[in-house]
Amino acid sequence: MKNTNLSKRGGAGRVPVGSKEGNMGPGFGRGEGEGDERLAHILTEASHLMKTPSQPNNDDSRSNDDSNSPRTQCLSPFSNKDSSQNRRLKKYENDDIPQEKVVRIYQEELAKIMTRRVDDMRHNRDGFPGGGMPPHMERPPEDLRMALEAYHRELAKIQPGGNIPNLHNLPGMPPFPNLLALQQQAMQQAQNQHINGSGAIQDLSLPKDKNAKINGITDSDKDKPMDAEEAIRHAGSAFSLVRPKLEPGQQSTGSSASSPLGNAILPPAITPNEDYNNSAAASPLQRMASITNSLISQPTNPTHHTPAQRSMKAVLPPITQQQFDLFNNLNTEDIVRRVKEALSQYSISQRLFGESVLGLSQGSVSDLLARPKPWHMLTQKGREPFIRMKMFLEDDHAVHKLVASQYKIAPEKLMRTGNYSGAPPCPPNMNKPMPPTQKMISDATSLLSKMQQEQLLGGHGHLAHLAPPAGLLLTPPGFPPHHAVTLPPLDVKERKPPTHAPPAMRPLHQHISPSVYEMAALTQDLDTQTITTKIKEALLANNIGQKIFGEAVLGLSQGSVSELLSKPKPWHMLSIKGREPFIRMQLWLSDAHNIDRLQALKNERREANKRRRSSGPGQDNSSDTSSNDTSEFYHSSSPGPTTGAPSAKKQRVLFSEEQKEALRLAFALDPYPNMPTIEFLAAELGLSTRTITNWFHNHRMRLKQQAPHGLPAEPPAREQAAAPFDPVQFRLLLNQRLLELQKERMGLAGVPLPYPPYFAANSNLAALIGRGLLPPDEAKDQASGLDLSMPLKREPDGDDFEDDDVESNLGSEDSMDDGESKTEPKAASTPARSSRRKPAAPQWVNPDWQDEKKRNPDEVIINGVCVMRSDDFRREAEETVRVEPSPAREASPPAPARTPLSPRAPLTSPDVLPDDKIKAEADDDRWEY
DNA sequence: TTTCAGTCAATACA
DNA sequence: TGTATTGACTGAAA
Repeated sequence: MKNTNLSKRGGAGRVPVGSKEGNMGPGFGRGEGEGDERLAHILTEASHLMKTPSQPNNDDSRSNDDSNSPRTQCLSPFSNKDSSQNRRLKKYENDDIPQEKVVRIYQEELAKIMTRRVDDMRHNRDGFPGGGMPPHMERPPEDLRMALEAYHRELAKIQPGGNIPNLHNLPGMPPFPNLLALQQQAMQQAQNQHINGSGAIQDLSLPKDKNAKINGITDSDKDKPMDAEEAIRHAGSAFSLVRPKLEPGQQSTGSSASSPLGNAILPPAITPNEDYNNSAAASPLQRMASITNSLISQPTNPTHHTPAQRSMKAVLPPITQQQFDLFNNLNTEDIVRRVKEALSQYSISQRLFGESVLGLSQGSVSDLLARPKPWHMLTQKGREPFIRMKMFLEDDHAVHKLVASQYKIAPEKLMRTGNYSGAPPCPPNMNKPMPPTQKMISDATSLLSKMQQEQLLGGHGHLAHLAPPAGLLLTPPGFPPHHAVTLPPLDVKERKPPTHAPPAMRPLHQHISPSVYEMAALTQDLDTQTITTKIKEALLANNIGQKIFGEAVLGLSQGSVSELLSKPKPWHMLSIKGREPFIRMQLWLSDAHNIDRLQALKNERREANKRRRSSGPGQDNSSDTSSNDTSEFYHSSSPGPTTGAPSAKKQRVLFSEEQKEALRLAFALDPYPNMPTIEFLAAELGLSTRTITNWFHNHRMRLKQQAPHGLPAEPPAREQAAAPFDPVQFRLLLNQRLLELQKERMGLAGVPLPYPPYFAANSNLAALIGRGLLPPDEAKDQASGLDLSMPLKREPDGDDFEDDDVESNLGSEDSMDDGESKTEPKAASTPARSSRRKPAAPQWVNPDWQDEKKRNPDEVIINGVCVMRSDDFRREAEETVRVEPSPAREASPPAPARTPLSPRAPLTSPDVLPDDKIKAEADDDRWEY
């Protein structure tokens, strides 16, 4: 117990493979380990033998894989075993099962846990010498302990006399002389590993040691076992007290009344409508099964740090003096570079890395990685993270563990070379610090085929039928063979909680196979354009809507599907998450029955709708969990003060044309407005600052998005020196623009302005605009190629006519999707600008520009934006430039002080513009870039 | 704290 | 009814 040798373990980080004792808790030394393995073997064999015909292992059509050796009960974390097992065990909810049979089942399940535990421990010892358990292979110690206790108590309740039975004394059980000892050990191990609280955050860099334990246990940690025991004492069934993983916002000891989960454990892989509802009311046996499943299967509550978990940030053991001595001079820059490479290569988040490896927050990691101090400038404390990084880099498996952790990939999947049997993996020795990418990529191929085996059976819930048949491996035309894959079920695992719903209530489509993450992470390139084209063709040809496709195949809403299909980003620009839908699309394309399945689903829905309709109005279909309508799911689960009544539809602000113009103009003046500017605009336009912020953000993002395929578009760069947003100028220009619009609408495009822009600027702008006078098409025509030559705030300084990015940014997100967008980053502006903006580096050139037909000679490229300049406007601009701002201020004080109620009406006029829904709304901002 | 990436879902439109 | 647009929102990153 006491000999958790600091020195040995301290070195473990540097000696990746080796000292077995180093990671084993007391009693898990080598000698005993062998015995334990033997014991485990006996246990599993016994468990296998105990499967009497009455046990329904084999009577579930979907549980064929159960018939493998008990060892295979060490399930792939991504298999759907949870579900099938639950289904299997649910059959025991009948009370007429003989008690001894029940006892046997308990024993069997207990044995499974123990077996798993032994496997895990061995795995840990062999494959994760760095000290941590593989992130997903480890069960939170309390869970394990509580489960063991729960088993015992359930058994005790069943057994007359209430004693915890000695398993080997039970009828039908082979003698297991070491079982209890093993349990004891496991519990001990659990206690020893208590350091990490929930276990969600692993110390991947350093072995745990005694100090760690001492340092790591928080008060709440210490309380947990007591809480559990206390709870067990007061509860009818211990199983009801095994707490589920905490969800955000849940208190560990708080009442779970607010949680739909209640006290029942919910194996995370269980889909809500299938098993979730049963959990709370489940019999002890069912709950036991749940516990077992959740314990022996991959922990699916991945290392996604809930707030609760975050609060229990890993407390890493301090760096030992030996380690300091060992690393007495590190090249921090090099370390940082390598770490950044690794994180980037495997898309490991800084947060995960920081919390798991460094014991630091994401922000600190970012800081460290961005600005590493040289070694000699660091204090001892400051050197610690670098030492940890160094050890991380030297641990052959650390990256795998983190990747696995982040993307819920079983480490063995990333490390294995195939032939995955569900047995604890023996990771191959991998060379040098970073596992070679090639290796990862090649594994991706085997993953794909593996996925078929592991997941094809697994469709849960109503989407199950979407899983393609096992073994299907089709290569869609145009795709390399290694892309030939099949569609995994959508709901195998829980995905990151989306925004609105607690995880337990998540719509099915929010459950995602981690293998999709794997594939997204490991696939080097994918032609998103081709994929979307094929998808569009397929959908069109078969009259399948984006909605049903999105919900059933991608787990996305119709709108998202539309965007994806119409504006697919190139693969290299996508994050792992963003790649996921494309992986799914490709998988879907590879499914020979893809269309059939969707058609079937479509018909199903149609029937359901028909039934619903015929069952009469007033029906509360939100309770219809069989509904395939995702939105119902969301609405029924959205938190907040929803009072049972269908929550009021979220109202969206609809910008008037004037508001849009104003925003675009403001964007042109400053795509990254500061708070005062935002407030000014908010006041000016009668919108909330939040709305303004959102608009700017959306606008930037959509500008970026609309770049031609394959070319990295850049949102308007933050120039280094743009002048601060000038409200007066803004009004001036806006007025000019609005007048122009009005002229156009009245068909007076050529007519000179009746009064100088400045004068107009002081008028009620909203009133100046003729509303609804312009037919949509005309609006569009006129909107394109608009010359918004703006007065220059500063004199053009040399060739820096594009001093202001006013024009350059006047385009909108709508302006490029006609395929003729012309964007080009302007070369870095003159250096002496405000420090607020980054220089805009040239990014790419629209090839269309070679085409003279498309290039108006009057178009000027300014800061990546192409605008037309007419001589008229040049004159106007010049004139405008001469307008002194001061009168404007007097006549119309800068807006921050003004509210929408001020005499000058804000440009909010949707009510005055009833027909602002004219097409122009959507199209008029297709200006030339 | 701000920005980005991804997404939802209300709304418009064909 | 299906698709496109776009305001709003969230979590992660900087």
